[in-house]
Amino acid sequence: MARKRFDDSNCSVARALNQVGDWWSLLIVLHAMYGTRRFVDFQQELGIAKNILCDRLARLVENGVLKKVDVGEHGSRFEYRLTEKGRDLFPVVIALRQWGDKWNPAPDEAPLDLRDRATGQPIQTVEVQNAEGKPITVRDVFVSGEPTLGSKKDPA
Amino acid sequence: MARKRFDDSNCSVARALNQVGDWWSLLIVLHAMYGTRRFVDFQQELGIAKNILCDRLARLVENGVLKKVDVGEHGSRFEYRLTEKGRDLFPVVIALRQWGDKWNPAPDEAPLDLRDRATGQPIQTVEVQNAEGKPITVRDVFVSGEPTLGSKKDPA
DNA sequence: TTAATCTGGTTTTAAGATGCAACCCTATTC
DNA sequence: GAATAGGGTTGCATCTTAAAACCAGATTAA
Repeated sequence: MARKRFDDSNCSVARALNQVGDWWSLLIVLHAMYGTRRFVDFQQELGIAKNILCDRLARLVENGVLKKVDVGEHGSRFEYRLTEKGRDLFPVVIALRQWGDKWNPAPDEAPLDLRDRATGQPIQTVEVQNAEGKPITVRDVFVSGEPTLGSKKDPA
Repeated sequence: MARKRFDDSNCSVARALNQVGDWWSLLIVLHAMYGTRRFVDFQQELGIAKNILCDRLARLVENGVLKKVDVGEHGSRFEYRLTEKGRDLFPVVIALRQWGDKWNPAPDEAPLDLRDRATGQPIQTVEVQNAEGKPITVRDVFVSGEPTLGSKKDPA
């Protein structure tokens, strides 16, 4: 049988994964954030098959994560650019990168040193904060109106 | 051919996606954060096929995201609990949830109201911050030693 | 104590997804 | 006018997935 879809799931995480939760989509978004815009560049940087890239780009455009811009001075040259919705995936990508850097570091390579252009300083680790700006974990969170997260007995 | 794997990619995002980047793994982690621990509970909550769940749980255990704990008073009852590595995916999951809530809201359902246990207040939106704690976007970030992110010409 | 049930898991089967290579069409370059 | 680059589509072999059947060890029910 086919892969399941979650368009209509009542879980927003499932719906999000439906749009960017496959192997390639998030990597395409990542490279788009790096400035990649052209079909061939995505193809070469990612080492992805052309038909798959075609399909993923089309799906990302369809979902409003990318927009296809005709930059053909004469009609057949395109760029794929992030929309605001796509750019809004920034915290997701950064959080994932930091998690990867922390838990699966490259054996002989330093992690990317991302810095803020205004200050020249490295960016902070992405964290979940409470209303006062204090970092919190899974165990500190509950769903309003439901039992505490992760605490059927005792978290994890 | 099979799906590509990125174990050895020099990109930590790719390596991260290799571990939790398929359709089910992050949902399993999410439900684990909700407190789910047992095979049958995962299966019922997610509506996932048993063989796939088996495979995903095994892979998550193998990758150190979950640990399999034998709680069988007599030997054949297990729980799958988040490790610290797994719990550390919290910002990723929350960022993804917030993105989904913002851009793909459920038509007739309010998004989950997650709150901090200490203050009772809703948690903040996950964002990327610079060293001073100010929120920044893709366009504000550059890779130390490389051209500015997203600015081969002008971002997105 | 024997039967029914729960749990966690493997096997089988088919429908889908993926990767690769080959081919196409429209510019542009030489 | 031929070669090349960009952006796709098509076919095919291979791998993954979903669903359901099947299994074996514990536990509970009768």
